[in-house]
Amino acid sequence: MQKEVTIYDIAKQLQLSPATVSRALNDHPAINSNTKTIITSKALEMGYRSNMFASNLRRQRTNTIGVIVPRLDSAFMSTVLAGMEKVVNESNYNLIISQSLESIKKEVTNAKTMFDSRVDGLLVSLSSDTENLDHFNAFFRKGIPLILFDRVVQQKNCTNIVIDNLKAGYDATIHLIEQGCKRIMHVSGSLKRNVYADRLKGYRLALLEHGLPGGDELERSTNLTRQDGLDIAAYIKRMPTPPDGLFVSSDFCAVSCMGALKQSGFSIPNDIAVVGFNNDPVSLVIDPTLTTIHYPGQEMGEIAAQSLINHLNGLLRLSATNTILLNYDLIVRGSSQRVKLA
Amino acid sequence: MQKEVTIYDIAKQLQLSPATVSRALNDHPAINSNTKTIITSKALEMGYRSNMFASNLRRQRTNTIGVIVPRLDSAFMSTVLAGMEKVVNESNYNLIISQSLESIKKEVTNAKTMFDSRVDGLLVSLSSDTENLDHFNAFFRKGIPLILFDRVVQQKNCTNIVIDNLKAGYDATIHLIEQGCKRIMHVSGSLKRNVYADRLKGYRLALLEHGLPGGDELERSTNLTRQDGLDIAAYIKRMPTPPDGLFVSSDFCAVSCMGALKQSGFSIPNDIAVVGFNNDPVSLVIDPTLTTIHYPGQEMGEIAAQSLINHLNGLLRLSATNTILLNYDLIVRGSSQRVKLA
DNA sequence: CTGAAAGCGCTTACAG
DNA sequence: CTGAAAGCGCTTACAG
Repeated sequence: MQKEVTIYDIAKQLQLSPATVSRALNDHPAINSNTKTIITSKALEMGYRSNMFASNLRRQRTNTIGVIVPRLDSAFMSTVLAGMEKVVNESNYNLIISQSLESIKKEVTNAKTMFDSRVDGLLVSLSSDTENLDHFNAFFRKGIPLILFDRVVQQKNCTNIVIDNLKAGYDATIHLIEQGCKRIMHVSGSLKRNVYADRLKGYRLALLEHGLPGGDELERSTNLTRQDGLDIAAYIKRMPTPPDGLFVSSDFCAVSCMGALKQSGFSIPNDIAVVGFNNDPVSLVIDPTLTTIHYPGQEMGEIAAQSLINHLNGLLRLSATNTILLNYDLIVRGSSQRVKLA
Repeated sequence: MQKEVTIYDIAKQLQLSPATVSRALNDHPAINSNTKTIITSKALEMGYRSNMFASNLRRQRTNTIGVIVPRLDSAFMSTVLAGMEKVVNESNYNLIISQSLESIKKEVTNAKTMFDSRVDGLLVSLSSDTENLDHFNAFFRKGIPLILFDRVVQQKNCTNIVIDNLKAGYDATIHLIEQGCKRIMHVSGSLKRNVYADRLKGYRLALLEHGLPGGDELERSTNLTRQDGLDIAAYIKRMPTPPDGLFVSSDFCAVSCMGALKQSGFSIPNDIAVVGFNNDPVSLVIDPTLTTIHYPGQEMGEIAAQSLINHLNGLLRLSATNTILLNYDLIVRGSSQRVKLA
């Protein structure tokens, strides 16, 4: 365990003061550029690495950003985190990542851990259980910025980064209507979460505009698990008049439901046309491939992290009512395509 | 932005020295237990939280553990990380997580970032590209412990936590043989990685023991992507004598391959029986459901983190040749079950 | 453009 | 069982 090189060691070797070395290493404008060159090359030669802890202690900030997500095991979240890592590394920040596993209890614990780690800022996507942001009050009180992404809640002090889920739900439903569906069912997740509540609203709006039937019988709120997909298929089978269109707020659940529907003798897309959400790789594995809504995870991660860092560096004032909307695409595949192209 | 409470503030209020407060808060044995009670309750009352940076600076350790994984977007990795988080939180450590996205280049960058963050120890599962552990030399030189899990490489200084992949590959193949398969194909991943190389060896051993045909035509090394699954299906279709059994080292790839095989008219399991690996949720979504090898991610994560922390706390000497083997299970499902139960 | 000095908030060897 | 004092490695207001 060799001894660490400090700025004092560099200073001694170069007959300079530690203050000058510190400034040079931080690219302070007042330092002679020649001196800078000498110092940085000496630092490199001696294998110097800055002691973050001393620096953080002195500066009273940590250069660390906390991330809390519901789960890590989706392709979407993985690309979001890749985007965040990219930005954060370039900006000399660090990332602490934790998952709430869709439980408010774990989210509260995670928030506490993040607080005790004194993160400079927080990037959060809410668990399906979460009712409010009370567990982040300690952050608000200290003025630590919080950015919500994807699963958000409107609140002053919080920037939100989302897609227009209402419009996306509307578009998905309109697509089914265009394929000739007259009786469209929607399977959503926890309606506490904007992503599911808004998609449901979009679905309702589209039905309303086209005078199509809706209501309780055609709206199911679930946890979007595999089992929920099977249950929905069983439910559909029992219906006196089954739907001819199905919009599910998650690809994984949609795929499991499709499997069960096929086994029950439904033909897809002709008996029931199906649209999912998220463009998960699983959407390409099923036969027919699943129509879905795609939105850019990498970009969402980059924008969230960059906004937070800009705010921390004073380059951007996160205003109270700031919402950043990203684009999405409807990707039409076999599960919904009845109208053949010319 | 209210001022932070320090041990000096507590000391002043209680007419004690900061040294005593520090010791009490760290549960030092020399401190009167009555004094401890007074101090801890005062600390709580005043909203004290320890300043990690001052403490780390003084102690010369960070209480931070780094994790580098190939990808975050698998159910398996998500549970591994949940296990690590659990142990780490209980032990008052912090976790820094990063993904290499299967690229040695990114893995090198991640290692450097971890080194500069002065992690006390490292938990790593290697990217498919990685040739050796040279990029961890800085850690070895400083005596920073490194534990490899799942995707490992034999090297002194490194504890490995794995399942017996050779035996698992053997078991998977034997299962196919027991179902009557006479011509079994194996699709593996990068043979630089133990997990894939060992499963291949197990497959070969099983064939050898039963005098079944093997060789180049029946062994494919791929990246185990969806596209690879489709390519394998196309390859099988073109074979003069297609296999009647298929063992794929990844559920996701197996499922995509099954889909394409079914479309080409193969009946599963009767024409081709299929076994995957990892017990990914996707294995339950396909029809028929996929036979697979399950192994415990949560436990692997917990053991990896606990071993590292025990080592750091001097409770366990990680010996040079330490390998910890976990159990696994063969889960038989429809994709391979030809022999009906009585 | 460079330096001397104080201080960030802890921990711990030494002393009593 | 408790305290005084030094020091971990930086940064920065102040001075020149």
